[in-house]
Amino acid sequence: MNLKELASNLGLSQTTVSRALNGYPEVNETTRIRVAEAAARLGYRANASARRLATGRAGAFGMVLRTEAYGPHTVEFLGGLAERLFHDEIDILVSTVESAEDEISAYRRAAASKKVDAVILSSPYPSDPRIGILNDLGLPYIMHGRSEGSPAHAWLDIDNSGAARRATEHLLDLGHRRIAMVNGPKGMTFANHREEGYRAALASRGVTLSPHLIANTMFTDEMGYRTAQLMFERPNPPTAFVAGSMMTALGIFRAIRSAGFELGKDVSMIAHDDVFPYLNADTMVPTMSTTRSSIRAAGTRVGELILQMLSGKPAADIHELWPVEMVLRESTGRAPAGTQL
Amino acid sequence: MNLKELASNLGLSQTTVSRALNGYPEVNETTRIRVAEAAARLGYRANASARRLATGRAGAFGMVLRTEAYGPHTVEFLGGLAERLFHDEIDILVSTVESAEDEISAYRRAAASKKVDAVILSSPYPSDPRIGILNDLGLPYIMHGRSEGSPAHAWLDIDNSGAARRATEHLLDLGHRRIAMVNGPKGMTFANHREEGYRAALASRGVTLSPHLIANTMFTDEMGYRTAQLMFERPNPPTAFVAGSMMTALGIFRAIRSAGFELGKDVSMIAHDDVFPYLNADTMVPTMSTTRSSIRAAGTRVGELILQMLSGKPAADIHELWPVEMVLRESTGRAPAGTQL
DNA sequence: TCCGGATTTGAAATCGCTTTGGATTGGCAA
DNA sequence: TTGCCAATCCAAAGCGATTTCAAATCCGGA
Repeated sequence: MNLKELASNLGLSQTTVSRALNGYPEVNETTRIRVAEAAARLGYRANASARRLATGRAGAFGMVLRTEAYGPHTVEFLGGLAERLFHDEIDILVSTVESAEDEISAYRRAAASKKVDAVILSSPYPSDPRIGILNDLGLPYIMHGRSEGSPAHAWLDIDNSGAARRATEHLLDLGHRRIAMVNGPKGMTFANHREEGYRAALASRGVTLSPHLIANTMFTDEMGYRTAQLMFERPNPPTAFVAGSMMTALGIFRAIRSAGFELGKDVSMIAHDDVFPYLNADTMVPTMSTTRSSIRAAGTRVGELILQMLSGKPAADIHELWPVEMVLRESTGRAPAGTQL
Repeated sequence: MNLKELASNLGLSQTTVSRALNGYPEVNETTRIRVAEAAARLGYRANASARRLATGRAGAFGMVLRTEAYGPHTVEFLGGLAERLFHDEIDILVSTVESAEDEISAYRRAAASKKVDAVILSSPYPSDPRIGILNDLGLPYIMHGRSEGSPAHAWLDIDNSGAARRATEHLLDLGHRRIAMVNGPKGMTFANHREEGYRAALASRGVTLSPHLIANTMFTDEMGYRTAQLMFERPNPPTAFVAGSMMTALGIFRAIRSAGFELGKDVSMIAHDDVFPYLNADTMVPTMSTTRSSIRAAGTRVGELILQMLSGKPAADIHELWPVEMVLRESTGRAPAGTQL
């Protein structure tokens, strides 16, 4: 069933049917209803390719996943994004690449073949080459996270610096002085921000920073374990951890136990929680204190923002910084006596 | 830069340029090279919508994610799939829906608007309504998992029954008699298969099955915890667990510790591992015995199989059942004395 | 009754590609 | 020289929508 058939079926021209279906004003209300009814009855839907060709809009957004950088948070984000875009009948097109170069050539391809109207970037670096290239290509984009060293761009980010700062300050308030920061990969914007927040908190209390208490790792259970284990083996081990992710936290938790400590008593921890339905900080034992921000909600909002951008809002005006809430639970307790320097 | 411009730039017809670029034989090798070179130099890429309209092929596969059913394994699968499809320049189109009805209407839309050439189904039920509908729609599909009660369909599945059976038998060999099975949601094909395998193993050893040692839950850390905790509170608690997923296993592990037991000594566990890069059974403490099968590899293979199907291989011939390897580590040990009935 | 503007409808061009159905050329055997 | 077959290339017809430009119809006011 295509437009032509539908039109002849109704005894109308393709023009009128198309207009009726797309809500143009210059069509009689009764014919509009007649058309809509026939379309529904016959199961007509416009051919997506034809429409795209005619309108010049792809009706799809792209997202390129770098194999080494995606994880459980990716699908949460995607889920939120898709949820928002579903009603507008906009598709999400995902591809995966191995390297940064492949990612860029994926954008080039997408732009040249007009497969997508916009792309969503994630895992930004302070000076991110993708921005310049996408600007050159004229392919609209929005960044989940932000890239401070780069020219103006649309972004949505959470307040990583503030989150790390609050978490660290809280641990300081509890008397901890040797607080480890198990951060994400070195060089990524969000990791920098978290380190800034961490440093700022220590500095504000006059606590000197021990470089060996800062680690940069992938957000995996395993790396969390190894990192914490190494720290426990050194002199002056930490009495508290600020963990970059729940995965990391699980690993650190294991290391804490392996070292014979009890979480929430001997050693404290606050982890950042992206809010996964299958990993609940509230039901762990002990329950986990977190800084939390729903990555799914971020996906939904990013969808909204891109739509705004495509309907004219300047990218330079699209900056959204989400506050991060801190939820204190059992994994944080007073520093054990004698460890406070 | 479109085909017309490129052609006039080269002093050739669109026909010839198109053929040269698409590898048709009736074009002189020297002109083919000339065309390819010019296309590369000018950055020409065929407009995807136009090509799709002309060829009738969408160049994309669809995957609908049900919000309640996706999780960390989803993105792994997607990653593997995308990797295979990248080279063939086939896009993956993901959408999320809330309910089974929405999922079906998503297929209807996709079929009517010809957005995708095929779809990938996941989380099948023994008698899955999607199959009949997709057959009616004439939209090719392949199932990750399978649907035994349904008509012939293309699928790739892992040997869940065999995996559960081997895991259970191994625990029996170690002397365990009260073995709990913490399975996936009731009614799903894979969960049925696992229960079959579990029952078969018990039956083959003449061990009577205790219904309260079988649980059906979502694959979350939390549910694993709660389920195991409940089991420990009842009389005759299990001395071993067969866990449906690594997430579940983490929760069960916590419950084991909370109950004052030691994993691998007082209580054993074998978990099913979909192989996540960020959750490594080999580096847990204690290391986790698993039945494992890479879900990423399954994604890659499913991509391959769909391509075969679209190039003519009958769906009814596409059945692939992957064996599951069992990896024994420290979480499984002999049943403690006195528990063996 | 007739006119002018608003309201509805339609014919045809357009989007950028693929592909059908010829044309044109060159080489070689008759 | 002629004829025929390959090897190349091209003009034009789709693909199925949207959209421009124009025509038809309806209506109230003069």
